[in-house]
Amino acid sequence: MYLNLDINEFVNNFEHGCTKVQKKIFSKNEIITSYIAKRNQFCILLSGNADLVRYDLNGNRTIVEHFSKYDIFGEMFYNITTNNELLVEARKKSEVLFYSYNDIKQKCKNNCKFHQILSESLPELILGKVMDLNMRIELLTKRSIRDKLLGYFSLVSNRTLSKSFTLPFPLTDLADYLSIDRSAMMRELKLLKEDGFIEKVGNRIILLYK
Amino acid sequence: MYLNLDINEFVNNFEHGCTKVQKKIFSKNEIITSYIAKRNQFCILLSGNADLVRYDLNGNRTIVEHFSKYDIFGEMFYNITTNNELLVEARKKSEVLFYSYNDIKQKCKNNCKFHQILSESLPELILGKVMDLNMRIELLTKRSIRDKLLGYFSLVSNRTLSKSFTLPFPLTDLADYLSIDRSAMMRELKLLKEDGFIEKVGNRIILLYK
DNA sequence: AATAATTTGTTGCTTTTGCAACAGAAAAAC
DNA sequence: GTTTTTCTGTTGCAAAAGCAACAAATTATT
Repeated sequence: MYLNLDINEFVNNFEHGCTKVQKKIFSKNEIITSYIAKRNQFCILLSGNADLVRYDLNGNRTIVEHFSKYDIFGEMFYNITTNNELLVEARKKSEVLFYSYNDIKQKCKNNCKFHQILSESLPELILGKVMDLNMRIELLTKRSIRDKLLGYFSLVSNRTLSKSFTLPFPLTDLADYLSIDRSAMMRELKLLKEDGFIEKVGNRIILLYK
Repeated sequence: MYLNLDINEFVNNFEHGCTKVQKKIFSKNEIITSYIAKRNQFCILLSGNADLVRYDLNGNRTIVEHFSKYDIFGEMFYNITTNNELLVEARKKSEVLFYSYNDIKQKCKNNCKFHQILSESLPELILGKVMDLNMRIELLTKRSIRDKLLGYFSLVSNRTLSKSFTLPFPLTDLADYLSIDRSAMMRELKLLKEDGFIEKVGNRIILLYK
């Protein structure tokens, strides 16, 4: 959650706002957007969940990012190389605001409140994104499945301020997020249980180490 | 290279600039900085090369980022969890400017040109960082050593606008950058040659595919 | 409430990757 | 210009991860 502006006021007043901002609602599994060069779309997820996914030639799916309330995403964060398609898919019913980065950068001519507020908080928003991406890189550079899992768990544990939590997405998706094979991950989860690192009931994890 | 301001003027006038900016010179293998929470350091590499590295408990070294001229780095981009130490090490003689992010964000009281210019271009600087990090994530999520190598090569190829290039760092470092074992990487490089994907003479690579 | 679809959990087998150790080449230091 | 250090290149073996296939459990759909 990056937005430290008053998001409620922001959204409540949306109806009277700038016509250059669009709000759309997506149902589960709908494609919210596909990244296309030069369009420079910038989006805010107002509710629901969504994933930025990439499919490679071997049929592997990678969840590049997982978004929840008030996360930001869009082409403006990518140097798009046509090599591989990037899609944002809704995991459940989701509301999304669509901007053009150009309107934020060079002050939208309508001079509306929305673009103004956003323009002011943009550096902080992007900085939050950088921090998230750096955490993601830390996870991905771990050398073993075990270390990736433990790294991810401690991340969720820090975020929820608890040693016991439900995973924010299915295990199938977790494997695609950590960029590992699902069955190998399941095997490692079993070993983590046997070795006394975690308890696990379905998608609920309890960390047993300090 | 993120800075699209006039870096020469910027640096030439440095001597008469704000006392809150420090310029330091490091020789090969010196530690430029170690990331420490709350200090919020922000750095610009003016010349030379440097790596952001992390050492894990198994003795693995990971090159988290590789910096060259005008790249930016510093604690301000990290949510520092004391888990693992992050060091920036000079690969060759390097000049570095040190700022405090707070001086940039809340306008340095000296009201100096340096902080002003930087403050204005900060969103774009950070956005460039985000793009770099996203490319890095794309590399790290590749499932095999072969795909990581090919992905990295095409990245360098795009940057140098040529199918033939010298790697910007030793192969030992490339392995630590891709987060893979060096000998396994060497084996895969041999296979890539045998399979006709690349030619390789020492650290010079020629891509043979379109 | 019944059926369909998705997700979890498991396993045998194969392939890939990592580890360790060392020789030769190249680069840096003296 | 010689010595020392770092880097490249190679290999056999061990360990880890991927693949394929399927049953059981759970969750959606109608």
